[in-house]
Order: sequence, then C-alpha cells, then structure tokens
Amino acid sequence: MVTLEDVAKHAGVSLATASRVLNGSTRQVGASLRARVELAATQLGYRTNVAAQTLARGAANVVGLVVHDLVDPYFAALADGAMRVAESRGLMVMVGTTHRDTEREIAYVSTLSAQRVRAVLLAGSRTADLRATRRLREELDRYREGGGRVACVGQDLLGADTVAPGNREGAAALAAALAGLGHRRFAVLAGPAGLITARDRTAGFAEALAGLGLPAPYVVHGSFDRDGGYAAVGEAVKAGATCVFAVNDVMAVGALAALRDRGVRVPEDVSVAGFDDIATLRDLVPALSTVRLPLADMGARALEMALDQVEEARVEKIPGEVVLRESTRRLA
Amino acid sequence: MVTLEDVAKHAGVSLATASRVLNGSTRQVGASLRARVELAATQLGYRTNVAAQTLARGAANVVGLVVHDLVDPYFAALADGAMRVAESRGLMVMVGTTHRDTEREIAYVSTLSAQRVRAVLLAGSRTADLRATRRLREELDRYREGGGRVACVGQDLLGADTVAPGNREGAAALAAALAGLGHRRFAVLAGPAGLITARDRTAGFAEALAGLGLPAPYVVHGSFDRDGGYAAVGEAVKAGATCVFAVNDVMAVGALAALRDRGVRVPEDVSVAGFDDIATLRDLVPALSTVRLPLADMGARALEMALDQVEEARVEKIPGEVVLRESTRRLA
DNA sequence: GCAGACTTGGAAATCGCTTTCCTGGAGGTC
DNA sequence: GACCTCCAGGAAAGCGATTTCCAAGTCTGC
Repeated sequence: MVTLEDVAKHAGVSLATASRVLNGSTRQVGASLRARVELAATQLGYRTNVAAQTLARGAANVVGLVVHDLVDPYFAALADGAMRVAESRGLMVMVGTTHRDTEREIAYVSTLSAQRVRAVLLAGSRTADLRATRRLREELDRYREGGGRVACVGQDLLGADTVAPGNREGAAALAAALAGLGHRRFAVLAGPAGLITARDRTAGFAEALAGLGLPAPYVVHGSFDRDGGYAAVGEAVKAGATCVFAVNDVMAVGALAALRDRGVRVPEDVSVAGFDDIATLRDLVPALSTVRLPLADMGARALEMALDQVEEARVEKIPGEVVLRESTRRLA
Repeated sequence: MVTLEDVAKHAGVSLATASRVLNGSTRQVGASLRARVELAATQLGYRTNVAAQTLARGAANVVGLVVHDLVDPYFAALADGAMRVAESRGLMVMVGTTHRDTEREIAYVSTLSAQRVRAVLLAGSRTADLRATRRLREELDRYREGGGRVACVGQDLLGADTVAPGNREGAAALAAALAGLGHRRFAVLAGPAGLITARDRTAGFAEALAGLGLPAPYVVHGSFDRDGGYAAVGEAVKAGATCVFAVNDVMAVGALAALRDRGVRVPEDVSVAGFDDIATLRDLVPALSTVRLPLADMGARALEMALDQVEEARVEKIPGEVVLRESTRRLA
C-alpha cells in the first residue's frame, strides 16, 4: 500500500505539504508544489488511510445508525432519509440491526462509540424495560462525554435530540376520523405491551374514543409485525368490532390477510386501519387507511439534528396525517 | 477519553500487557494481572480506539455493503442476510446506497477501500455501460491489491466471487409454467434496456417461449420500479397479451395497480407474474405468481464467500423457484 | 542439580496521518 | 533602507493502539 510518505518523497516535498494538498487543510500550498503532489499521488495510486487519519484527527467521517430491522419498510425509509443526509455531507454510514434485542442495541452503541463515529442515530421505539433503557442511556452518556452526538427517532427518553412522531395525536385523530364514519365498536391490534410506540398509539386511540363518549376499544396484544396482525385480528372481530386499528401498517397487512383467509370482507364486514403509510404497501387492495408519517424526512431530520447539535437537546414533534382510503367504510 | 495507557498505568502494568488482556492476543497473561487490568478498564470506563487499532493491525473489522436502494425490499433483504453474517463474525457494516448511479458506486468502493474494510459486497445488477463497469473493476482491483476482498450479488462481471441468481433460467421456467397454463400471447415489462438483470430475465423468458414454438413476447421497456410497471402495463395489454411478465415483483405491483385503475381484472382478464418473491408483497391481492429467490441467503452467502475467499473467484448460481399463485390463471 | 524448552512481562518500534511550531523570504510601510 | 507583517514550506511531536524482541522465571527430563 502506498502511503503519504511515498507520495511526498516521489514529489520531493515534505510530508506536511503532501498532507495539506491531498487531505484538505486551511493552509495554502503553492501551485507548483501542489501540482507535483497531485501528480505523484495519481501516479502512485495513493489512497488515504482513513484509520490513520481518524486517529490523527480524533474523529471519523462516519455516522452510526442503529435500527431494529432493515427489512421492515419503516426502518428502511428512515435509514434512507438518514443516508441521504450523510451522503450530502460526505459521511459514511455504519448500520447495526438489533432485531429488537435491547442488549444488542447497547452493544452497537458501544461499538460505534469505539469507532469514534461523529454521531449515532437510534431509530425505533424504546421498550418499557427501564433497566435496559437506563443502561443504554449510560452508554450514550459515555459516548457523549467523548464528544459524540446522539439523536433518535422515537420517544424522548434518552436525553438526546429527538424526532418524535405524533403517535398519540395521530392515533387520536385517526380515531376521530373513524368515529366520524359512524363506527362505534373498535378493536386495537396493539402489538407488544412493552413497546412504547405501540402503547402510545393504542392510548391515543383509546383516549380519543373516550373523549367522544364512545366505548373503550377491545385491545389485543401480539407481535409488532405482519404475523402479529395476522394472529390478533381474529379475536378482534370475534369481539364484535366493526373497525380494527392495527398500530402499524405491516400489522394491518397481516390483519387483512387473516380476514381474507376467513372470508371476512374488508371494508364491507369490517374496516381496517393502520399507521405509518408505508410506501411499499400503498398498492394494497383494499387501500389502507392509515396515518402518514414522513419517514424519510424524519430520518434525515434526526441525523441533521445530531450533526448540528446545539447545547440542549431538542425534541421535534412530527405530526401524522390521517389518510382515509378504501379499507375503512362509512357505516350506514 | 481514557486510553490504554491510562488503564495500564492504573493497573500498574505495561502497555503491552494491557493490550493483550483487553484486545485479544495469542499471548497468555497471568490471572492476577489480567484481573487487575480488567478492573482498571471497567473502573476507568476504557473503550478501545478502533481507529488506532485498525492502524496498528492494518485491517478494520468492518465490511462494506453497496446497494442501489435500501427502500427497495430486494436490497433490504440482501442487506439483512449480509448483516446477519457480519454480526455473527463480529464485523460492523458500512452501507452505501448508490440510487443506481454508477459513479457513486465507484466512489463508494474507493471510500471503502480507503477505510481498509475487510470486504466489499456489491449488490445489484450491473448495467450495460461498459466504460463504467471497467472503471469500477479497476477500482476493485486496486482495492484487492491492498488485500481487500470483493464479492457481488448479480452478474459475474467483476472477476470477483459472485452469487448469481438464475435470472435466465428462472424466467425461462416461469415462461414454461405460464405456457403450461395455456397462455400464448405474452408481454414483458422489461425494465431499462441497459440493466443486465432485466435483460437476462427478459431474454430467458423469450427464449423459453421460442423453444416452445410460441410467438415472441411483446416487450415494453421502462424503469425498474413500481412506477415503471405502472406506466408500461397499459401498452402491454393494448398489444393483446393475456399474460404479462414484469421482470421484478415491485414492477408487477405497479402493473397490478395500473390494471386496477383501468378496470382490467387480474387474473380474469389478464394474468400477471413477477420475479423475486418479495416477502413484504406476499399478502397482495391477487397473490403474485413469481420466481422465488432466497434473497437473505444470497446476501449472506455472498459475504461469506468474500470473507472466506479462496484463490480463484467462485460463481455460485442460485436457482429461482417458480411459484404460481392467483395472479395467473389457466386459460380455458 | 542443571541444560534446555516454555512462559510471562515489559521496552520500544511501528502503523500513516495531522498539526504545531519554526524558519526564511517576500511584500508593505514610513 | 530598516522594520514588521505575512506566508509557504518543513521538521517533528503526537494520535492510541499492536507486536517484535528481550529478559527473567518456571518447568521439564535426566
């Protein structure tokens, strides 16, 4: 491997000059020397050793991104937004997927911190496991003490810059809209009891119904994915709901599949709504009523917040927009 | 930031000993010293500086992954598979998304090479742009000269270990299956003319039809995504096809949407098939006939090949499996 | 009891780059 | 022309690990 020293020798200049020419510096270098260095670099095929550079500079041109699951379009969209920002700033992105294992999340933060990444972006809901959250927070604090920056998408539980989707409010607005269609008996496919996003959406939905004087929804817990929706919806319809709210779109898809398998028609027999408005799922039949979140923008915004961090942590609330489509119908 | 030297001092041992205890080495360290070092490390909150480690060791515990678009479930699945392998080997993953820009792809390889990553995994179809392919290859060669390892998912065009999906064969098998249903007039939503994956699938399909003595399919080009399928399918049905083959599932989804918008029923009026068998899209109605590829396994396998690289480049062909579902019907 | 083989611990060189500090010369002012 | 300020260029001190080489002990086997 050809090093900067090789280039400097070949160009007949000092190491310092070569460094200034090739790797940016505030200092000027005379035109002739500059040209000599550049020529030498291309002739020899010089490639910066980023590790050495990072060591000398004390910070890497890398940001870390921790998501639960890249295959989940929710996280894919967030990651995409964040990666665009990273790209525009000349940063590489290191991605870790936790598959919803909080231990792994902590481990990733620790690894990323060891990598001296410029910023860490944590995407995805916290859980109600306070011990794990505390340990994660300690890990983040350590990282921040070393000059690291942190932002997250989700709940403001880590004392970091946060892009907080309006889960409660969005679910509440959705409840109001569905009630406006004439529904009175609701069920919620609420996902895991411990997942805060799931909880907030469930709670917001229930509160809005209560505020309208409607009966409390029938709540069914399950996993936060497609199969969770598939498994839970049976109980929901058995309970007599005319409208089922799945706390995310992917679960709603599972619910639709299950209903289809049982010969229950949507929306004729039962209405179904989701949350997130995942782009990949917009061509579903029947088209899913949902709450739209600008996921890519949220990922982008979170990374921006981390990189342009100010003194105190900011929380940016992202409102969801209710979108009614064919999967929910007006009751006679 | 606390350094290894701090730890060594605090524990009253040499730097060498501290290093051997904390960062793995073939050398043994006595139990008592070992304990002292470990205690000191946790007390001080020591965290390895990976950049320094990489510099000293000459290689990073990182692999690079270059994909076209993370939001596309095809790449998300590949990435997921690769990331599981990386995780199991204690490697971090740096991801770059090219958004189908070959220049960016080359730039990423260059950056990753500067990062001294252990391996680079290139996912996604090559294009017919030979100049770009040559430059990419040069860049890869430079990286390999420095000890880097390369693997790709797609076509064997880079002289690297390759996981090659059986595009031609899969499309041919699909054609045969669809012909077996009685179809004779086919159209292909063939994607961009320059994309080799798209070409191969189209060619395989057409060849199989020819082999069966059936008329050549009507080929419509367009973009390789959902909107490409949406836009192209109109022309396909106008041409009188009873069965439309979209060269990937995402395009097929677009095609289904367009047909629905025009009141064309699938599969009653026209049959539609895709390719890839994207998991997220399995709950579509009508369920999509397609060719299944084990995407996550392919991503995983490619990274394994890169990491366990042998002398000469290997090519591993992955057969696709035809899956007929409701979107294609038997003609009377 | 002793030569030889293994171990364990430490000193110091190295990895490849950045950046501070110094030096000499060019340009400007009075 | 003397004095001062700037500025381009180089020498060298880090950055924080790893690892080679040595020295000193500890076991073996006879």
